[in-house]
Amino acid sequence: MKIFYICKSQQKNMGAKITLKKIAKELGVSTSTVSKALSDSHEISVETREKVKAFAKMYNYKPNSLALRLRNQRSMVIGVIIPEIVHHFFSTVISGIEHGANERGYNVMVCFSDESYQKEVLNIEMLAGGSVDGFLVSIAKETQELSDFRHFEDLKEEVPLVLFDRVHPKINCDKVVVDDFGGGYKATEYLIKTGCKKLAIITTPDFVSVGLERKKGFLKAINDYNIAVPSEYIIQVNEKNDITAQIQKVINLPDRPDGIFAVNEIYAATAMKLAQDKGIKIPEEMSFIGFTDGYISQFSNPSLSTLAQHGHEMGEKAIELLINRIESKDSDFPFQTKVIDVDLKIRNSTKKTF
Amino acid sequence: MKIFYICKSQQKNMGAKITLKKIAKELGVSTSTVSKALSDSHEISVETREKVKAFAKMYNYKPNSLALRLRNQRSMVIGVIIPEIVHHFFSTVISGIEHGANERGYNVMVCFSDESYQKEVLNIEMLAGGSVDGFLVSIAKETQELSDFRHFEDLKEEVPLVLFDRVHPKINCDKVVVDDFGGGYKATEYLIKTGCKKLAIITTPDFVSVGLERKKGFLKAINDYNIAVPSEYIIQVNEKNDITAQIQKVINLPDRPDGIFAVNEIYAATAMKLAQDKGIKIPEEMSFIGFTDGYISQFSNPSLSTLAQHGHEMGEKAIELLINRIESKDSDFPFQTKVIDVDLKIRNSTKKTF
DNA sequence: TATTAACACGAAATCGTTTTAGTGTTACAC
DNA sequence: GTGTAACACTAAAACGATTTCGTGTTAATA
Repeated sequence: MKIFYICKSQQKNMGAKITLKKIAKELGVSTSTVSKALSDSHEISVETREKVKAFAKMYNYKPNSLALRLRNQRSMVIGVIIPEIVHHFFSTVISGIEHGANERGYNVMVCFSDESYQKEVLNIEMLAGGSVDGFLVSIAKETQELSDFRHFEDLKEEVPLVLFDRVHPKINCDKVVVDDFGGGYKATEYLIKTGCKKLAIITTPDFVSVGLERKKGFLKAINDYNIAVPSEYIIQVNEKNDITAQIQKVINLPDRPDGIFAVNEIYAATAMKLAQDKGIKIPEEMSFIGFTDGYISQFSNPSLSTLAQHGHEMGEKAIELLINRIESKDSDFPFQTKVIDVDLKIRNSTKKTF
Repeated sequence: MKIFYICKSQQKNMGAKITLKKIAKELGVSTSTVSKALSDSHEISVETREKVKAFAKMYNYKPNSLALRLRNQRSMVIGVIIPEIVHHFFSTVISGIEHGANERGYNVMVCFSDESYQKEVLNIEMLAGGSVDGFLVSIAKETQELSDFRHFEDLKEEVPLVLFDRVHPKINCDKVVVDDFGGGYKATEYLIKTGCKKLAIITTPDFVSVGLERKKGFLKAINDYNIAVPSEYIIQVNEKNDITAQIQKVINLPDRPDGIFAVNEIYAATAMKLAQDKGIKIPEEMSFIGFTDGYISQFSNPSLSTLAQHGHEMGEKAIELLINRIESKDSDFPFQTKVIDVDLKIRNSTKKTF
């Protein structure tokens, strides 16, 4: 018997993958017997069970997951669509998603919309045909600009959807967002309390949900502390054009600000470099606070004060909501929106004393 | 007829997904007819074809991709395993892979080994059971340290494998690597030519393939130009301990180097900050060159000279090799190793004049 | 000796497709 | 009137698993 196995096993590289059917044939039993034996069913005699298991192990049998999924009507795969991957924050979110998914036995399939509406729709269509049990999406900028969310509506009828970071009130589903408003407020308040009088903001156009919220937080603080902000202190960067040129304007202003809140790392670091190039002393003459605690903030010089976003936590929260939704029998419990706190991380681009 | 459709279509949210079988039942034809009608087979009358297609569209029918894959014995999915995602270089590679894959109709499934041997094996097992048509892997550090590659050997019998960036000569398969040796040489040569006399290197332990190659390049240049490098100028960072403390040693040396080549951005930026803290003038008193042209290099101050790695290109090359391997009938054409060039990008952490 | 329970296994349905090999009807030519 | 070609469609197998429902054999019990 042993020899027989070894003999056969030498052929394993030749043919295609080993299946239940092939094992059954070789052993002269039915596929049902093999299946049951492998799952240690008491329906099958111990003798047969051992024989089958030994054989399966020898051939390195692994059940075909496609067949399994088809039968179980479950793919155990989560589709994730993010705007871009070369981005510290999204990387951390993905890492959280992957971690949480694996913990509950799911796999993750990542696609990128490249901020394009077209690619977002395409990706969803590609993954929707039974490939995934649920979607985790952060909306592309173009989609936000177009404000066309039909693809999400269609999707929701088939499979659960959780939106994270870039969300929209029109879409009714579970959501996980960063406390963008609170972050904007905290940053601005800190600048004010450390003595900045002339506050500027470098943000995105209003259709970018997170940019808008951060700006609102800024504006609220400005208002609460009775500070006037001239319109030229509010820069809304259009990424289709030269970013540096747009940011430079506020730095070059004759009556320039002494505190700048930027809604992301890149804007903050770019602005700070521009200021340094003009010989402006940081933080004494100009303070900076960014958003996202990535490598740019850590390694810029001076290191950037910023709002840490806890992307990993956001990913874990999002996948938790999604899997709960997938696995719940009565799927009509109300949708919820989780807000992830942000931490103000003070480094050297801001003053320390109040 | 029209009314009938509308009537039914209102129920579509209720039941599960629409399938060929259901369409067939509703229309009173066989599933084969529906299948053929949808693929515009001339076996089916124009009348029936139109009817089926209209119905399918109304119900927003999408073929179940699991069933398709099972039948076609192809998943059209590529499994990618990288050591970590929160990493600029790997992000760019992923983006290249995704781009190339989509172009040829494949999807990408990304998993992370977190530099752990265990997780690498687990991920491969998870994806190997028919889920993916091929693997793209960058080896985890722990796996390199353990030098245990049986999981890859087993894998290769079932499905093609392409290794990228972190490779190993023991594994016989297609590979794509960066010209790490050449990069190390170029960097060192540049430092020498701009007047540095005392050259140090901050690198990884030798089991990290890319670190070793970069060090070899450094050593070759040192040798070619007849420069002596004392052993305390060669720092091999053990990431299990405090990185900063290890790097600090070479900066604090009484007879300190005037040119430092670091094998990644983080080491370079960390070293540079440490030097700045000591009041050392950069690049006049100490020059720095890193590896990987990420955000850290761009936004550090002074901005870091570095070797740009072209991760996107590497990803595209890797996926191309893999898909060619998957789609070729005679799969025994010889394995190849592609080397991606690196570009020395001079910024402000090095001297300009020769 | 007849009945029944336990045991060990197999047949067939199922998941959603595609594809090959029929099948029945009509129409036309001889 | 018969043979056959075209037409329009269906049945069934296949992909690889699981699971429900049988079924045949043996052994124990009445």
